Amino acid sequence: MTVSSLTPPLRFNSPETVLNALRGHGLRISTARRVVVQALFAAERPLSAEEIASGEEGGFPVDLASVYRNLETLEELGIVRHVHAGHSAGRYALTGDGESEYLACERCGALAEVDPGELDEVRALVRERFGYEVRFTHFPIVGLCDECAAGGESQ
Amino acid sequence: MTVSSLTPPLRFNSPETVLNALRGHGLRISTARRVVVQALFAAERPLSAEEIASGEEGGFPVDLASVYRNLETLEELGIVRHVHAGHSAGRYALTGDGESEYLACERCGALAEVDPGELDEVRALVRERFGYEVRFTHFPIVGLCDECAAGGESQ
DNA sequence: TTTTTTGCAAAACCTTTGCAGTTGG
DNA sequence: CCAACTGCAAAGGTTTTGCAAAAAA
Repeated sequence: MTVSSLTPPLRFNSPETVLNALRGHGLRISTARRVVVQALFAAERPLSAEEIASGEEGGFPVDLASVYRNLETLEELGIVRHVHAGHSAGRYALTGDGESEYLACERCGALAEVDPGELDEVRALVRERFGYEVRFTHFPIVGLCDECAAGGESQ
Repeated sequence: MTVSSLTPPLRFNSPETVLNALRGHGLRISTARRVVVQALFAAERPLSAEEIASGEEGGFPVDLASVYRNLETLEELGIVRHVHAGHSAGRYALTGDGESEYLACERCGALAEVDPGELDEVRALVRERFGYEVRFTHFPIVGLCDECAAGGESQ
């Protein structure tokens, strides 16, 4: 039994580990880059580019275009991914250990992270019946959360 | 047994039936309106507003804003609805008998209409497990169709 | 110093809105 | 005739792109 078989595939567990990975790819560590990475670590939920750019999540304001460019770079490296929940803007999160799947509420915007495997039956059923291969990582299941389905406030 | 119990709830089976319904609501029958309705009947698939406006589906070119306004009106009357399939523009279709649910291919844009009830198990599973109430009418299940999953052409 | 990255501005998409002129009833 | 509807133009929201100035290495 080797040491490497005991150490899990080194994931990123801090902004520094991500920044080091970026350095390893010959990329430079700018302040905008730092703000994006720190915001993603600070928030425990997927953030919109606008939320990151505003600086409200840890950092300070950064140009929106730079945020999008950095998110794109991070996605190409597999460090970040994004989800489209209903009509709202895309939301970005660290990939972490495997890609989470989501359920989104079309009414209140809630985004529920699903435990791994919890949608396997759905996936299998859709595959068998329609031949479609589905992962609710990029386009989540959209519907009404329990509260909104129970007839939340207005409308 | 009354006559009304034998006649199914009169659905719209031709452009004229829709136009008559519009008249019944005090709305006027303009040429743009006619083009939109005819296009939806002519195409047996959901159309984007752009496709309708271009006139490529039966009619002749109509202003895009008018198309959106007409689609909105028709949706308010329950005659039309629209689906968001992945990154592409919304696609509009006649409601027909009940609202169809869809599966969309994130890669090739295919939109598969699902037979009624075929997603009931999925719906029940999602309800039990997460409390979410889901209908894949407005936001379909998005994934890869069999062809694209099998490793279609590029990418 | 050199290549990357930023900020700002403009543009690309899709959709909505304002408005004056046209048209259906 | 008059309210409804259209076309055009502009704007709104999200994301992308061009470019010259700034900054990382």
